[in-house]
Amino acid sequence: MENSKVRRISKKDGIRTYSNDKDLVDSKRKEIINESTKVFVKKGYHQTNMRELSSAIGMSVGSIYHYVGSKQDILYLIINEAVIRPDDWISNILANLETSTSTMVLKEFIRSYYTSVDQAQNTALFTYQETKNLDRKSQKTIMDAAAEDVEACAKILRKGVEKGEFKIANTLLMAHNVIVLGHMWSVRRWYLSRICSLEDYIEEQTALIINRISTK
Amino acid sequence: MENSKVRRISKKDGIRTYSNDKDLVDSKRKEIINESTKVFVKKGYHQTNMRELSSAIGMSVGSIYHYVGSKQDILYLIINEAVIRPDDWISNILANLETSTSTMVLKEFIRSYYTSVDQAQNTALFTYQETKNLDRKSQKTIMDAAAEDVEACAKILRKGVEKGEFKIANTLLMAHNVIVLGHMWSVRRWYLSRICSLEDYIEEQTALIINRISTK
Amino acid sequence: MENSKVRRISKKDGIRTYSNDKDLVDSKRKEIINESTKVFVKKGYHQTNMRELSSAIGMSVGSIYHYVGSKQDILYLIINEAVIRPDDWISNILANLETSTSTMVLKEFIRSYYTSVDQAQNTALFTYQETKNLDRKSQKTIMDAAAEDVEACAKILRKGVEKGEFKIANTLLMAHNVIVLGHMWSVRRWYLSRICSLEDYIEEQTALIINRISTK
Amino acid sequence: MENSKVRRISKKDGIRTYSNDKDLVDSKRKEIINESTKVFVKKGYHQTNMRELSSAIGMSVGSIYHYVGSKQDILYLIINEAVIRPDDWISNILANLETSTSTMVLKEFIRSYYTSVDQAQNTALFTYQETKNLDRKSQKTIMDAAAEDVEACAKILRKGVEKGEFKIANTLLMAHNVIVLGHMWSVRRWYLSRICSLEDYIEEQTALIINRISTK
DNA sequence: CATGAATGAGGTTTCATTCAT
DNA sequence: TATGAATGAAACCTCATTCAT
Repeated sequence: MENSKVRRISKKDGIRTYSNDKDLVDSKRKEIINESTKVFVKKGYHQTNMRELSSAIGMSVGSIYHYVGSKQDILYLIINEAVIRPDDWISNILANLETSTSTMVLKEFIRSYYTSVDQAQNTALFTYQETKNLDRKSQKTIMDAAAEDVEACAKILRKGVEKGEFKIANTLLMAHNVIVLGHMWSVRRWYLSRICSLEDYIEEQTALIINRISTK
Repeated sequence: MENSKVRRISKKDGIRTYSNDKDLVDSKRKEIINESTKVFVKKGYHQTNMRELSSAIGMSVGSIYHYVGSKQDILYLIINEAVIRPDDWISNILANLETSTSTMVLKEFIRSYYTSVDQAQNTALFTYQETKNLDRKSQKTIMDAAAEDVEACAKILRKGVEKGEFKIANTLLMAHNVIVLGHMWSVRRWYLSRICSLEDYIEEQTALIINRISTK
Repeated sequence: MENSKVRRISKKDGIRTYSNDKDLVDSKRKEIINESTKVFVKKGYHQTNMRELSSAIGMSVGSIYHYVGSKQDILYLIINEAVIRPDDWISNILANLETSTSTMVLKEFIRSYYTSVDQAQNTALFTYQETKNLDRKSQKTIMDAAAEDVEACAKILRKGVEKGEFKIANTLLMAHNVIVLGHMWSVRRWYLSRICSLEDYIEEQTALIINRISTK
Repeated sequence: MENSKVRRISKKDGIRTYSNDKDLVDSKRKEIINESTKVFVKKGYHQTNMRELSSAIGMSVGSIYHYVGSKQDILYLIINEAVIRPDDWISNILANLETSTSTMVLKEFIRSYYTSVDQAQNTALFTYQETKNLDRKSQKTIMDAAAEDVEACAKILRKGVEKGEFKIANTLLMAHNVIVLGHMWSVRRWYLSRICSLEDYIEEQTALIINRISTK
């Protein structure tokens, strides 16, 4: 049932395209993802049809399908972008582990993570909501990527424990806490933004965590 | 819309029914909701069509529509049940506020809430995922009900502050923390159940919160 | 595909019934037809479902099907009743043809026919609208019955021509005129009742016809 | 209802379309209406489903819905076309009122009207049968349009009365007669075409009316 | 005989995707 | 490369009819 036409498989992410021009595909996809994110986040994936998407993007339906294999592919690209950190993000933070205290690194991690959640404009909530609309394989990819955040945080915590700065009964659980409380800023933004600023939020949650694990 | 036909509005929840026999409607709806919850949670709301639902419930499509006005109504009933606490739940817990320490009451609240999340078999996650598929009015109803949990917790926290047992910079934020960390057990069950038991989870999260707010 | 169950064919009109008690069937059918007529005329045949019909009649859906073979049968019974004149109606009028002037008989015919249209509460319009929902055979039956009215009128006209009272280019056409102008009272009642009374209407239309055909 | 999607309202008739190309919409609609009229008139509105319609039109079901908002819209377009006269039709006829005798104008009106009924191939009957399947608002629109024909005729009659050419007890009633006898050609075509030609029909009915109202 | 809950085929409508232009 | 009209499968929902009680 595979399409025997001109379609090619772009190696990078396994998403089908008509075009072979890598740069063109990338730039067009950026347009598609940017606008689709807004519409999908606002209306929901299933509530948005290709026609709406097309007019929001300012690109014909046919054109969209030149740069993307399916509607689901767009969803995948959006969620993937929301979940993937820059390649150097974690290593940069972990790099400090040797020179700085774990407490400082953790604080930096939280600030950095929560700020990125804030800037990603509700895609954290969106990811919770729409990942299920992906096929199994993509779901796995996304969940693995998301798990990396927990693992990164866990690394920091473990180092702190090693160095005696932290005392933690269940390190992984605590890492999940850090991450989930970050997502909470996106998921409950409607309520939380009435209660406190992002700055307050970061400070409070940092204190919550540090207070629990610090040996000082 | 034009023709109103013979459908009636059952006062309790505003969901249309063909039958007028309250008890029958209630019992059939229970069947519908029970089985639908399983299927929806597993496959997702949009990924499940009425035929699948019908065979999962063991009831013909037509029969389902005798007890429920639309597919969306089923979703509403499921989410509503997941979000609504028993009428006396909060008042029972708050009742202890006069006779017991706030710390004890909070511990009891957390245990009770997290346990119910655990027993609700992933409907907490489901609620995050599918509430957007309800109409505006129903979304509001659900969000209001969900907000009550936060408010209940906040009451406990405030009392503790009053009594000098707690010191909290932002009471509402802390209440959100308590609730969200409860949902986390449902949302991340796949990971967390590998890390710790519900019992451990409750203890750890209780300690996280208490440790931060206790004046002792 | 014929039903091999207990169902019988009631000889009178070929409509299936569960019951064999002729009198019971007749009296129940009268109830059914009376109430159904009101609902169908008001809402239309397709816009009315069996549930509505059942509650309007005050008889359970199951019971209705004991006395009538299908929803379409009800429609047939209604239209048939609207179209069929009493067995003696025509013969009574025609009987006068020997003793009275054709003009008098025609006047009597018009008065009688138009009055019955008026009393039949819009079933003339209803017949125009819903006969198409009957099966071919029933449609034929109804149209034949309706044609009898024209034929009856034509008889009167022909007699008048014979006797030299009338001079008519096309007798059948004139008979159609008489009948259709009768139906017009039902079809356009909404407008006409604002313009004149039934009495006025009968007089005007009688004058229209007589004036054209009278040799005097 | 909830989500408005991308559908637009074409100003002309308030019927929803997916396409914005006015000319395309118009030409496609013409196809749709032409073929649908034939099928609907033959089988009836409710007896025809969209699949049958689609194959009769020679257009996929999906395509039909690009140019029309619903099945009912098609019905509306058909009936509307059957009921609406060209903008200049009435004024052209009435224009002669000053220069010509009312008798001549009335004759011209009848000929013109009856001929158009004849050419409209049974849509007059169809209108009687299916208008009830429209929503209330559309029904009103249609009935108002239909009333204009009566009014146009009444204008002619009134002028004739003014000028002393006609003597009429109830002008509006007589106008209704003219119109309804026109429809009769469509409604009873099956019988009438066996009795006389359209030409004969027009002459006979014209004589019927004129004979009654002329003062000569 | 009376009931009304149950059935499932069939209705209308939507929408992701294709492909001729 | 860009377009958007065309497609038709599949969705939700209704309703005439049956049959166990």
